[in-house]
Amino acid sequence: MKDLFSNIQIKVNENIYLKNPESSDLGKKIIFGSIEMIDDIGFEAFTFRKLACSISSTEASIYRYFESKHKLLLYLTAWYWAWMEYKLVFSLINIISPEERLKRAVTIVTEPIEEDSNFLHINEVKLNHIVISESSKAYLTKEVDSENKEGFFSGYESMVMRISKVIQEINPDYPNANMLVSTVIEGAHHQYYFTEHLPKLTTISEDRNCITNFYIDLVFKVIQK
Amino acid sequence: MKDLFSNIQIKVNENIYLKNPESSDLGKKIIFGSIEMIDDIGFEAFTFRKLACSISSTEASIYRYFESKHKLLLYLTAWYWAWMEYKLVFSLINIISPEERLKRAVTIVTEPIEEDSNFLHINEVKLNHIVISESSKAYLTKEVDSENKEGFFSGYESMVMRISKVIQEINPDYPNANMLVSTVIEGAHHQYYFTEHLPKLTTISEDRNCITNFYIDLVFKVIQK
DNA sequence: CAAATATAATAGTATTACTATTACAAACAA
DNA sequence: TTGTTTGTAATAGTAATACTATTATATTTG
Repeated sequence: MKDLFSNIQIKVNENIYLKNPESSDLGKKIIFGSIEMIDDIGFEAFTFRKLACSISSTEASIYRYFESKHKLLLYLTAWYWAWMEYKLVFSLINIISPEERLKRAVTIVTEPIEEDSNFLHINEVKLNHIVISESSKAYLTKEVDSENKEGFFSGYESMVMRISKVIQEINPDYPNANMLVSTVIEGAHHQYYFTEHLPKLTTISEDRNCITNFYIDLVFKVIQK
Repeated sequence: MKDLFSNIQIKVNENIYLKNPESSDLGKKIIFGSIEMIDDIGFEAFTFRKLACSISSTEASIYRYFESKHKLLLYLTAWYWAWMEYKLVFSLINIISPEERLKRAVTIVTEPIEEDSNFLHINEVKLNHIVISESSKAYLTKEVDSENKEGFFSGYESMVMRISKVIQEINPDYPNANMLVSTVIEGAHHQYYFTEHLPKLTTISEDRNCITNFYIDLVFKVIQK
């Protein structure tokens, strides 16, 4: 995924932001700086005041782009899932074997992330860290139903549905594809977090791909007829 | 699980609280009231001031029991996992067949919760709701490592390890038991949440036990030799 | 019954998320 | 040029929240 496109843009639901951060230098600095800072000090300690200070701007200027830090988190996760979907689509192009397609799909959502040089103002490795540690706070709220209605989580949903379809290419009778896919995605995120912070809750291995291998094995065993 | 014991107490790590809430009437009212309120308005909107008001006490009095609302959340989840472990132990007693033991273990951590009349000041159904919607906020913080050192998450850990051992009774060579168990526990919680709020991320069914059945099927398929 | 202690209430402070208003600057038209 | 519009950013707040210092009141104990 190196220098494939110089003019591609990841599209995010327009109702998440007040002004598109991709549309100005300040906007890109807000995204870049917030990823650095949230990854560094965590979402609770992160404030617009601190962010403004770190990018040499002001609190009010940031509020021109996002109406709250919650919306900024929604933006980051929405961007992440849109980016993942674009990676998935390209990884499956021209691959005919359904088994190979499923293997690639599971790999995309469970393997360690590498940087994508097409988006210079976004550090995908740190963003992946944030998605693992903070993104569940974006939907574990009392506003989830109304925000879901506005389509703020549709990137995640469409990712799940795409992979479910690949499962159905192999076994059209398997009834719980969606449940299986979201179990795998959330599960992989948890395993990475547990490996670093709560090792007794996972299996520790030297193998860099051990989490991906675990979920590939799991998925193929579970959907077999 | 009805009136089995009138004199049993669930033990929680003493460093989580300043004063044991089980030791006084006010303490029990704090637990009862906080479960009602967090389930009702969510952890973000929940404050000690509102809680004090609802149980006719004061903010400062609650701070005698818990040094922060975060610690109160840790207490609730620690209590929940200690209670789950006691349910697991009783469910497995005298059961010899390893397959039946595993089936029961997975059922305990994935089935819908019913009230336990042994603990009158705790509504286990609402507490389960809180664990599903809020408990990940207890460990997705920058303090996770130091709090883990103090053993605040040991109830969850020991639950995972107990079930892993049951898996090893069936297949001692299966290498990823811990990873599988935490995938199942977290997965089931997510599926219940998705069913209610983000239905496109799961499989909707009329069957009340569909989530439990999915994970029992999954576990047995995955650990087969 | 007095001293010691446990418990609870009052009245704060510091910080945070968020906003109302004003200031500035570039772009364009008359 | 001048005046108007529009995009952008800065100042200076407010309301609410998490948390605390201090005082008051019960309860227990010697």
